[in-house]
Amino acid sequence: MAGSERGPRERMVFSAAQLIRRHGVDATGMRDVAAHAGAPRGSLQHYFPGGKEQLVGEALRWAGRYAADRVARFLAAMERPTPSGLFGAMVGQWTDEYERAGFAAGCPVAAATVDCAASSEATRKAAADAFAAWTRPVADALTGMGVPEARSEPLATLMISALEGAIVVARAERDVRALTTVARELGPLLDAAAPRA
Amino acid sequence: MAGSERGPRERMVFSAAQLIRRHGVDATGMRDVAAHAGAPRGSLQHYFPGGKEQLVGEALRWAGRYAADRVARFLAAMERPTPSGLFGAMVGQWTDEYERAGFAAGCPVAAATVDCAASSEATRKAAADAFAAWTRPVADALTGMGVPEARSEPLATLMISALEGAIVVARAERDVRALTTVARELGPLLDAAAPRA
DNA sequence: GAGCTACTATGACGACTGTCATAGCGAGGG
DNA sequence: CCCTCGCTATGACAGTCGTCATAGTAGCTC
Repeated sequence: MAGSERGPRERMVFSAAQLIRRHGVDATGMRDVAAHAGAPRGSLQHYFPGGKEQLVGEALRWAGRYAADRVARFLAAMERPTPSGLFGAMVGQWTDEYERAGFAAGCPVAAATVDCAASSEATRKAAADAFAAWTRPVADALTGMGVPEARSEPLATLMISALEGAIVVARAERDVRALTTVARELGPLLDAAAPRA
Repeated sequence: MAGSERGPRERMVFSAAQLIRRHGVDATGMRDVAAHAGAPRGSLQHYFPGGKEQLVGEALRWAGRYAADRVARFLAAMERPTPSGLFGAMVGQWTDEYERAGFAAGCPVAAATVDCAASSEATRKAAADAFAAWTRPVADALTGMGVPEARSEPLATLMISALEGAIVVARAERDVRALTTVARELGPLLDAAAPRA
C-alpha cells in the first residue's frame, strides 16, 4: 500500500485518498495533500486544474480500483473459494489494519459520500462509481461460486453495506467487535446461497 | 421531527444534528447552526461554552436518543413483532425519507465518526455512546422476540451496521436499492434466530 | 543558443472558520 | 431607582481554506 516510487501525480492522488480516509474531505486541505505526498505545492494546479473536486474524484476512482483489485487478490489466494471466505478476507483486511495501526482511518468512499453527497454532484457520482467498481467483482465472484445470478448482486451489496457500516461502528467504538460480528453472522447466510460450495 | 416550539438551546442542538446529517461536521459552521435554528448568534457561546465540540456532542446524544425512541415506537406499533419486521421498519424510515425528500441527509452519528474519529476523542466517544444507545433497545427487542441472549447483541450490531452502510451506498447512488436489498436479504436470517416468532 | 514545454516556486487574494471581548438589553428584586 | 442576571448583539482576531497570478527553472529540440 506504499506509493513513493511512482510519479508525483499518482502520489498526490494516493495521499489524497489516505488523508480523506482519516479526516474526511473537508478537513483535508490541498496543501496537506502536497505535503503528505512530498510533492511541490505548485504541482497541484498543474496536475489538477479542476481543483479539489478533480483531486477528490481521482482519489475515489483510485479507491474503487484498489478495492476491486483486493477482491481479485483474495480470490486468487483461496484454493477453494467460498462466499464466507471472501467476506472474511474483506473484513479481515480491516481488522488487521485496526489491530496493527489503530482506528485512525476509514473508507475514503464513505467519507466522501458523507461530506459531499449533498454538496458536490461530481463527487457524489465518483463515489457511486467507486461502489459500483467494488460491487461488480464481488458479485461476479459469488456467481463463480455457484450463487444464482439473480442473488449475486444483492448479496454483494449486502456484504459491502455491512462492511461499510461495521467500519464506522468499529471506528467509533475503537473496537473490531462490529467487524468480527458481521463476518461471523453473515458467513452462513452467504454460504447457504452457494449450493455447490 | 420538527423542533420550533422548544427553547433556543434545544433548537440549536436539533439544527446541528440536521446540518451534520447533510454536510458533515467540518462543513457545518456555528453561524449556520444559529441561523438554521433561528437563534441569535450570541447565544452560541452562552449555551455552549465548550464550543463546537460540545454542540456536536449534544447533537450526537440527541441522535442516539432519537434512534432509541424510534425503535420503541416501531415495536409499539407492531401487534406481533418479529426481527425482520423491526428491521424493515428501521430501513423503511430511511427509504421513506429518501423517496419523499431526496438523498440530501444521512446519519449524523456516521458523519461525526467519519469526520472526527481521528481528530476529536470527545466526539468519537459521543458517537460510540450514540451507537450504544441505539444498539441496546434493538438487542433488548430481539431478546423479547425469542432470540437467545447470546445472539441478540451481535444481531443488533449486524442490523445497525448493515443499515448504516446501506445508507451510505444509497446516498452515493441516489437510489434506495441498497436499503431495500439489505432489508430483504437479512430478514430471513433475523427471523431464523427467533424460534418462537 | 533560442525557443518551447513541462513543471516548480511563491506570494497574494477574498472568503470563510471558531473563538473571544465587549457592550447592550430587559425583566425581577431590593 | 439601582443593581444584578440571563440573554443578546456585534465587531474583531488569528488562522486556514481553495484558488489564482506571476515568475522561475530544467530539459528538450531545432
